[in-house]
Amino acid sequence: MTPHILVVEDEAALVELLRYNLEEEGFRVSAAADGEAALAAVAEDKPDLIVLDLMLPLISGLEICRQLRRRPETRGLPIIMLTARGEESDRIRGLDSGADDYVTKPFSPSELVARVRAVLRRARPALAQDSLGYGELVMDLAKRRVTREGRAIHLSPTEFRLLQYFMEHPGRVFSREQLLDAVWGLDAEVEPRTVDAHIRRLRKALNDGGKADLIRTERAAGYALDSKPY
Amino acid sequence: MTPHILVVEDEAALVELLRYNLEEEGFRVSAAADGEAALAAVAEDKPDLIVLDLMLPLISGLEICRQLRRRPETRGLPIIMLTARGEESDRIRGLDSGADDYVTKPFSPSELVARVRAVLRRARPALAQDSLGYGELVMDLAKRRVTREGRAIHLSPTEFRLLQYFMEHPGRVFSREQLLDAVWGLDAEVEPRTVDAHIRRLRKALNDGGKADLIRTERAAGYALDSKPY
DNA sequence: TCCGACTGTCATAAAACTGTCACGGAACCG
DNA sequence: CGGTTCCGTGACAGTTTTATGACAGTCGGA
Repeated sequence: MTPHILVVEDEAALVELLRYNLEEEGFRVSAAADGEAALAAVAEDKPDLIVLDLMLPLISGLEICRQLRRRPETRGLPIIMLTARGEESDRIRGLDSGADDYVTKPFSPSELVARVRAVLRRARPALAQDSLGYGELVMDLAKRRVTREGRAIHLSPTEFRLLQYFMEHPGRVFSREQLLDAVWGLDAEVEPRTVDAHIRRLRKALNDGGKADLIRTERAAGYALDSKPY
Repeated sequence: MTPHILVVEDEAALVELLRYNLEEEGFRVSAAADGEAALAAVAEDKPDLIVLDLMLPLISGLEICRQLRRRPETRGLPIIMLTARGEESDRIRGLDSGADDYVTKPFSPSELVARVRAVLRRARPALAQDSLGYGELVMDLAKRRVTREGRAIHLSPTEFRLLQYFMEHPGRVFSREQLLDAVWGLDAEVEPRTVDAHIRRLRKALNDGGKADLIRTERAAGYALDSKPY
């Protein structure tokens, strides 16, 4: 899953600069022009990291930072603060209020990207290294590749998303309907039984070579990524 | 068993719109116009999901949400919050207070219906208790798995529900009829003695390997999850 | 346009699970 | 002690659910 970055900045030109550079680096980018919009955006689609300008209309960056830190579900959300040169005291307060890093304007795009990566790596290793693991299974999100015991496994797009969802919730049982919601989307009009077919293809791909089955079927309940059936 | 949706909304026109669309989709719909009526309705006939307007007379949606979350019997009740656009901070507070999803007015009926479906399907181990324990027995609802002394035990769907019921009321004795009502459902047409068969299978699965029996038979009364007397 | 990869559906086979029964043994009663 | 009542078992057939193989339609490149 590509990391999602929210840029909170009122200067449109800067937003576009950041968007361009971050997207170039494989991040998904959304933007908000002021504090209210930022909080709304966070509630709507929680990003993996926020780039936050200190000087903002309506609500200051500091205040947003504090509000995000207060709420349990956003407490761990990494924040990189943008400060103007000379706002040293502000900078300190920024770190004080819970930002993970700060960048002083003017900055080079590559510097920001590097810091974004660094902070992400620190905060969300799974996202930064773009990989998920379950036992001998490794999924590299960036390269979109899956290996088992080091051996590459080819998966179709749907199989990949399905496995990714399982790997994000290892061991948990999901009904066909839940999987349809999560993997196919809320508005998909597909027979629940179709999930069976993809489970079968996924199993076949994963277990190729007579390896142990990694997917547990729970009768009348659904499927789970699970090494030992019983 | 058609799911029962409670719509809490003071605007009559909107209530009718929702009622029409939800009933069209096969849901049973009841409505309450304010917070007090909502809480009364929940107490009277617990719905499977609540669509809750944030702005309500008397008691706000937020407050209702909190109150429902406080009570054990309604803690796991799914709630979809309706917020007006621009009530962004309220929206955030809504999620904060424990809503499962929110929809911003104006919304399309089909969007709401899709979200209702999705939320209903989504397991909610985060709020509902997701694991039960009795001695060395552990039941993980999300993973749908039972272990005894760490060793996984495979149970059929009925055995699982039966054990779950016992684990929710440890030590208590239930008659066959009570178990049929609770585990098979009120409208099940099954011989009471059938319970015996499942008790036997459950015992066999749990005690596999010569472990002590965890189910006590109370002659002429029923069964209980309990270590043997003496 | 042709081809290969990928999807969604079916029909059918294969498992897993259920509900009942009959029988035998255990518990309880006087 | 009998006589009853109640529970534990093993077997079994019917049902439900899942696995499988096949197939046609789509889509996006070569």
